[in-house]
Amino acid sequence: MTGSERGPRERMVFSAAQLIRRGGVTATGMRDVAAHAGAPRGSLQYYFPGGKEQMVNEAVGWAGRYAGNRVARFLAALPEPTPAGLFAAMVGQWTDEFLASGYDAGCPVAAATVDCAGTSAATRSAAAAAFATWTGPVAGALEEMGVPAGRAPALATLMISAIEGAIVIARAERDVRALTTVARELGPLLDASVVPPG
Amino acid sequence: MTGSERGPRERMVFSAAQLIRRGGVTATGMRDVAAHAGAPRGSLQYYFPGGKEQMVNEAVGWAGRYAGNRVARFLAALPEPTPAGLFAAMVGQWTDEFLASGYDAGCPVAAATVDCAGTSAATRSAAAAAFATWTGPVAGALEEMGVPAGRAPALATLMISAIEGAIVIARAERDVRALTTVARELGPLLDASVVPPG
DNA sequence: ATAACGCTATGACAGCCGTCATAATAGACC
DNA sequence: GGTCTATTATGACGGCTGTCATAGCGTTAT
Repeated sequence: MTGSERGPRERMVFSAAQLIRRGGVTATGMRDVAAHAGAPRGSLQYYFPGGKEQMVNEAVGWAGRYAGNRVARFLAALPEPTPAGLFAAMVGQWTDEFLASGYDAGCPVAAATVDCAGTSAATRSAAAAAFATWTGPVAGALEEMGVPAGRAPALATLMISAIEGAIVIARAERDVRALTTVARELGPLLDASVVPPG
Repeated sequence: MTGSERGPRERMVFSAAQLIRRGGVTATGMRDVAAHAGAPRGSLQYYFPGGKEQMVNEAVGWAGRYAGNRVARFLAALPEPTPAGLFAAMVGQWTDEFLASGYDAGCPVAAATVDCAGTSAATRSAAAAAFATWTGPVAGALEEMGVPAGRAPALATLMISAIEGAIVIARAERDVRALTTVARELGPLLDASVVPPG
């Protein structure tokens, strides 16, 4: 997740996501992004002729792709794949980060939605797309574990909703309690939705 | 929820919550709040000597109290109180508002957390308190319905986490799908946690 | 009448914001 | 060398921000 050793453009997109995660979209200045990425200020209007909105949208897209890709890795790391195990891994990524690095950073997609849903149609759409590229792999994984195809997308949405909400509560409380709670309470429900093959 | 017919101070707190709901904390200017409340600009530094932070914190507190009070009303309106019924009512409040008034406004507590958790300890604390004054009545209601006392707070946290997350997704998608989904998928789990008396 | 008090009015301050215009640099290719 | 392209540098613009200082009004109380 270090995002170093890439081109200055990619570094800026990554830095934008990182700063949006912390203070929200409005509090994130373009000059701050360039500085955080170690990129020259003059590159801003060169790489992002669409202005701040373009930069924010790309950061949101990056975050969505990042979350989607993580699903496959979580799956591969599980000794035996179960829905509850996948959910615990997704939650664990957040509890680990909170406990290790503090509660200053949340989900950039949620931050962009909260700050821009009412003002920028493009950013709102980018956020919806990001949620879709996150929910898709989760639903696919559930299906592979034996969850009926008609149920998997709904459960994936439930999982991500619970995580997003628990992230917010955890940041407010400075405690991972909400995250561990949703993992514990939701796990049995998820595993119970698996239909044995045959 | 109209907040009219109150003193100018209360109107400003209410207006602050209303504007924060839409654009986030950083995008909400104090002059905007006064204008939205129909209050004179000169009253800002008189009623809120603690500056913007004080105003935001009071708006967050107001929102928490509002959400907490709604729980008792939902309960009273239910023909026969069940956990799934309460949850459906809580979700229904949001789906109704989204369908009637559009997707421009979310939860002010979540917005304040996303925007200020890393920068203002007081606001972060106010958000945590708001979540507590919301979760408390929900847990109490569950308990009265027969949910074991040891389980009720956890389920209340799960309910609110799922709602908060679904609100964000719904706003991004401009669709109540996420909200109706969590209500449908979580309802049976909640009702199943009721232990018959005896 | 005079004083006190609750509230409002107004203007200014420094600072940051996104955006634009324009010039300068550096390297590659012919 | 000349030319073209890719990238960067720099400065300025208008506008908005939260905050402060200070004066003003209108009512009430003494």
